[in-house]
Amino acid sequence: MREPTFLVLAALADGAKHGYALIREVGAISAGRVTLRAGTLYAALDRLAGEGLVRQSGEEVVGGRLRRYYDLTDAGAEVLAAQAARLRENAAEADRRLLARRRTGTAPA
Amino acid sequence: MREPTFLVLAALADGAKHGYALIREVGAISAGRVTLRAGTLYAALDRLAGEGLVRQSGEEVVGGRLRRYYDLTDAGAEVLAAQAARLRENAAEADRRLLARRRTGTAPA
DNA sequence: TCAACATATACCGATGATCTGAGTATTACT
DNA sequence: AGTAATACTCAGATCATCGGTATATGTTGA
Repeated sequence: MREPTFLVLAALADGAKHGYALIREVGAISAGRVTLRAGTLYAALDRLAGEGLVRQSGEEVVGGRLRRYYDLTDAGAEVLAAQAARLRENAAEADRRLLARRRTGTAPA
Repeated sequence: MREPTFLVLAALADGAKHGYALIREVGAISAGRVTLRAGTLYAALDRLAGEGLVRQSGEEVVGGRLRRYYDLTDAGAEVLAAQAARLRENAAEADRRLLARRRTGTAPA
């Protein structure tokens, strides 16, 4: 799973959101590092819905504009948790090795 | 940056390695989750060398077989550290949101 | 006052980067 | 003869990115 997709799941983890809100939320939670494009978002939502990780959870009209909400399924929450654990492990492993590098001048082994 | 590329940098962080060793190392550091393919590896090495993150650091013949070594540049180490930090933050954010979800039944806001 | 622009919202298609799968080749050990 | 160790290539698939289209309302300056 790539970063934009991961961030979409993460953005949905604390409650249902509509597309436009997701775009803003992903920007916010990544501290501006990721600007989610509409094409990326809707393709990801389709894919994730197909995998049963996300589902549409209703529509609403606000100020004449339609809002279509999406939320995480339980399977989606599990996948997100597993993926987060994996990122944490990868990061930890990289840090461990970078430390070894610094300790030994530049390159052990 | 995707996971295989990240793991290649991580595998190089503690010292120069040759291609075949990298494939085994990436399998090991990801606890078997990632099986690096030769195509992925050599494409990644080319790309990373082009970006100045990795460089060839010599060749050696061992038991009649050539070993071509690669290692991380200082720029590569910096990029790896930055990327690791990013993964850590993304994972932390996801965990925070998953917690919020559990606290509130299934979906706040 | 009204045209112009910004903001909110949904969505599509072409392109491109990167990974995967499936190979070729060589030497040494069993 | 088969397997492990080693280097490498190429075609195809996946997914993200870029750059659109479309519509409605709110805001602003000539």
